[in-house]
Amino acid sequence: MPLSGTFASTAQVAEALGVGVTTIKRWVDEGILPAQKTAGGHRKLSSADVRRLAREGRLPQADLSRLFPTARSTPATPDDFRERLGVAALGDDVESIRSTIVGAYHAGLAMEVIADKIIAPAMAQVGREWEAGRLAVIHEHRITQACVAAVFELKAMQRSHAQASRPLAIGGAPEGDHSTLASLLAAMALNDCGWESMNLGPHTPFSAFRSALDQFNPKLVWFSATHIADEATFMNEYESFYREAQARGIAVAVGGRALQESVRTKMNYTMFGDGLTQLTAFARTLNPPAQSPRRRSK
Amino acid sequence: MPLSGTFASTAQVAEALGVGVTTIKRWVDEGILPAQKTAGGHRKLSSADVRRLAREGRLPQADLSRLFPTARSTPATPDDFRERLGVAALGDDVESIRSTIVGAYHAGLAMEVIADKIIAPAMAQVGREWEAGRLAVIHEHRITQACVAAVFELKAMQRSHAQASRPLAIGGAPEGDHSTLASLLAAMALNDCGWESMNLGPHTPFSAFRSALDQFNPKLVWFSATHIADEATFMNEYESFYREAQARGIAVAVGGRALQESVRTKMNYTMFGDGLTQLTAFARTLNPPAQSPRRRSK
DNA sequence: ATTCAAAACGTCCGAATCGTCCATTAGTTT
DNA sequence: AAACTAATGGACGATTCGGACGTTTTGAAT
Repeated sequence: MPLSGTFASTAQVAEALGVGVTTIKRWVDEGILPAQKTAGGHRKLSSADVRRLAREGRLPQADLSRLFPTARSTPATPDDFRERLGVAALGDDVESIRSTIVGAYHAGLAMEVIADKIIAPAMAQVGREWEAGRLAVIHEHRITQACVAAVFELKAMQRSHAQASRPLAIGGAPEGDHSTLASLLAAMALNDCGWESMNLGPHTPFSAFRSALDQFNPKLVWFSATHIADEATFMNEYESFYREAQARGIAVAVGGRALQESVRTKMNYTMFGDGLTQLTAFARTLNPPAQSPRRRSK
Repeated sequence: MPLSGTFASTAQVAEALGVGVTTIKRWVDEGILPAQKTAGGHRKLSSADVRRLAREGRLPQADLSRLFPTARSTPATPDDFRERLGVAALGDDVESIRSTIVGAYHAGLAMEVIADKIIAPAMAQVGREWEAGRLAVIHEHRITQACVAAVFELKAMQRSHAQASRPLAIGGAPEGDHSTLASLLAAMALNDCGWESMNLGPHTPFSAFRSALDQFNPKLVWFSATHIADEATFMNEYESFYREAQARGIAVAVGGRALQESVRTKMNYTMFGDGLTQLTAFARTLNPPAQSPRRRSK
């Protein structure tokens, strides 16, 4: 009678609480931790219970974000995380924002899913609330900062797979666009699907992109445009850049909130995407994975 | 000896601080050192907390690097790290930038030292090279991104389990200033010296700071001004904000490259600092550290 | 249905930590 | 100088923890 709940394995709980696996097994057997057992004797701990007990101070807590449901026991649905992030954001709960995003990553969700299905909707919601005057600027800033910090934390975790011979992608946000998050997520998503990515960050002039073509010879350049300061100048510079890239056979991917249809139709590009899902899909066609470079997602 | 990194045992902390195990146990029981306990009663000390307290000078400091596995056998003088970071930055070696900054933190250097003595000089050097045309924009962007990422990585490590009531500081960069690093470092430095800090990030309008006064009732507000878009508007809004803060008895600390003497002399503030060393020193006078576990000496 | 690798199981046992007591040391007072 | 107090840390037996081992379960792919 497996009820629909979120379960964690002994190893996960051990890591979350900062103790050894054997200790978790003992605690369960002694009734300190509630758990159910499968027919074969494997312990299934309810992550909600563990989180509750840890918060009550009865247990140490190393990183509770590791306790979120995994793809193994319950299909980790991005919607759950999106929901949770929305609640955390509107409630101005900075710690929950962090643990939700980090938890989503630990649950094995791909970077582009975290970006498109979890963070983007939540930030859009925040934007709407802000425009409607139901959310003060200060909260919007806190939330943004929390998201950026969480994603940088993921970046630090991601730093592991350093294998050579990966194609290079360079990107950033154009001059006048000061948003950090979108371009950072793009870099990480590309990283996650087998590319070497170089993020130039926000407010990067086209001259930097141009010199990147020669200096690093990337296979792909991405533009993440959340905001465009001066459309005419942007178009001008962009077109000139695009011609140079095209002459070298370098793909140019563009995306971002600022590129609505009215703008987009006037641009040339190799690929456009409303989100990172399209970007990574495109990147995979450029550089089809030999084996399976994705993170574990069993 | 699991040494998860986030937790340390009494023996490890004892060795790191150069005291006996019994003393550590007593300090924990007396609340001098924050710790969590396992179900079986074993103490788990957060290495971040220990490091923070040790840096505050409230604890003896024998060899902090023993608490942190990655730190190894490097004479930990700030100058060494500054040198290394300078070389890494000018050489566009992103991975070295990261390892130098993270290494400095692991070596037990205080956040304000890392900011003032290591990162700031390196970034100033980068700025000079850039102005002299010896460094392309793209490198300047890469270097900045690498530093930001590294500091965010430190932020993730800094998460502390100590819930003791700490005074609140709120800060950020004013509207028009899009630099992330300075304000982030300020937040972390304050965090590191016993404050609860809330970083509103770059490009924060004064209205947000004003509403922060009422909503969160901080004891300190910091402004990190790396760049000022419109001096007249800035002055105007700032003065109005300062009056409100003063009326509430809230300290206002200002700093940053943009506040040269010509600007500064026209401003009112509770405290000005060229770097974070001054900010943390000031913060400590506002909130002097509690009683010391060391022997009394007059 | 069968196969297979990853993960979890149970058990054992050395090592680490616990709480307590008490001798030693450092700093202060008489 | 002697007495006193406070803090320290070593030494116990008892308890808890966690790594290692070979075995079993699990889930997914064949």
